[in-house]
Amino acid sequence: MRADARKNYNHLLAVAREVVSEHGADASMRDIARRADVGLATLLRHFPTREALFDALLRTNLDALTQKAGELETSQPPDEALVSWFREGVAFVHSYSGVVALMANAHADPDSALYASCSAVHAAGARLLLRAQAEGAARADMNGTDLFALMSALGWLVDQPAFAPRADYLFHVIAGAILTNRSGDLK
Amino acid sequence: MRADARKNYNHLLAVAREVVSEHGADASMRDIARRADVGLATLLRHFPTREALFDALLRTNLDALTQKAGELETSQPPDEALVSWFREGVAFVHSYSGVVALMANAHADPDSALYASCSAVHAAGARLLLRAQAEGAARADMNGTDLFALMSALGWLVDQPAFAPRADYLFHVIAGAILTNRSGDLK
DNA sequence: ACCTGAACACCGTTCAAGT
DNA sequence: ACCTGAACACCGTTCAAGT
Repeated sequence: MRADARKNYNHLLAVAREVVSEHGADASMRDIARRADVGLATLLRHFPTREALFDALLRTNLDALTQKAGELETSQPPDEALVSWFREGVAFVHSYSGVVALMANAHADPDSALYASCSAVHAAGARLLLRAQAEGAARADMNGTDLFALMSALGWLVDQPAFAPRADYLFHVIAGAILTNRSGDLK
Repeated sequence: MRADARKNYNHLLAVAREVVSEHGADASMRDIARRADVGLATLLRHFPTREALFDALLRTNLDALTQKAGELETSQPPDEALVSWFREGVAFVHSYSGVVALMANAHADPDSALYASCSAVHAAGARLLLRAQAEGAARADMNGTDLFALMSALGWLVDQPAFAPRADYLFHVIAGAILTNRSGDLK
């Protein structure tokens, strides 16, 4: 990549992060370009779709989430590891409002620029779930997609102003539904 | 209302129902007007906002859902009544794709045209929940908003192509989390 | 009373023209 | 190689003008 292009790329990403944190995942692409003092076409040149932009924007966070699963797997008992990771997943989704719809979409579309990152997160969660199931700590009939779905649903819930105040409680309820012992309030 | 206006109103509503069933809740207002052979301004005259249109569009269904709660209350035991109604709520939301976001929004905004209908549904559910709780059939720490939130979350889940195939199972899990006995598979 | 075309300020896509 | 203005086909809002 040419030096000027590289500079544009980084600058656009920084500005995008800023605009998205203000306006959520459906921020205007034009607005991002405008704030970056760059033509809209230039933004689209670097990130041909909204999903491509978010792939670049979220890759660090998603990778961290994936890696976190591995760490928890070796440092904590199965049930606690699963619930802790689940909580982090919800918190992440919550940190970029509206991003959960993008991820849920990507999960079903292998052509999406976000597909790879989402799949990695999905797989990391599935591993933790499997580990918990092996010890009888989590429902045996649940699969990795279900876990991802419930995490997404909670992420969606906390994005709704009407439900956000009950986010912690609803997390507790759903975490309890995943675990076999139903307590859900470890940690 | 003048006769021609009344005719327009009914026609617009019929066309809107059609377009929304094809394109979901974020269908283009212009498209609806176009298909109804009417100026966009005329559509906006009858329904000044998208929510006003959906209020008219959904009122029948929402009222039915509210009424259904009363019927179940007298015809079925508390736990079955609650789960059956919850299932109907999810099914309704599922029947108009994207409408769940509109309802969740309305739930937090008393000025929304959809607020009244949503509140009625909310209250009807809360009654069923309370009745189940009185018999110890449902979690005691849950409130009406939580029930509405979980119903919405499930409605959102089934709207996502990635998760729709697991809708029945996820319903089962969440219904089980609401009930105290955790079976969730009555009926 | 009710309807409507038109102007407006947006959006993302596409591409020919510039450096 | 990379950038960009401009044309395009959309969107919902608003309002003056028409019947």
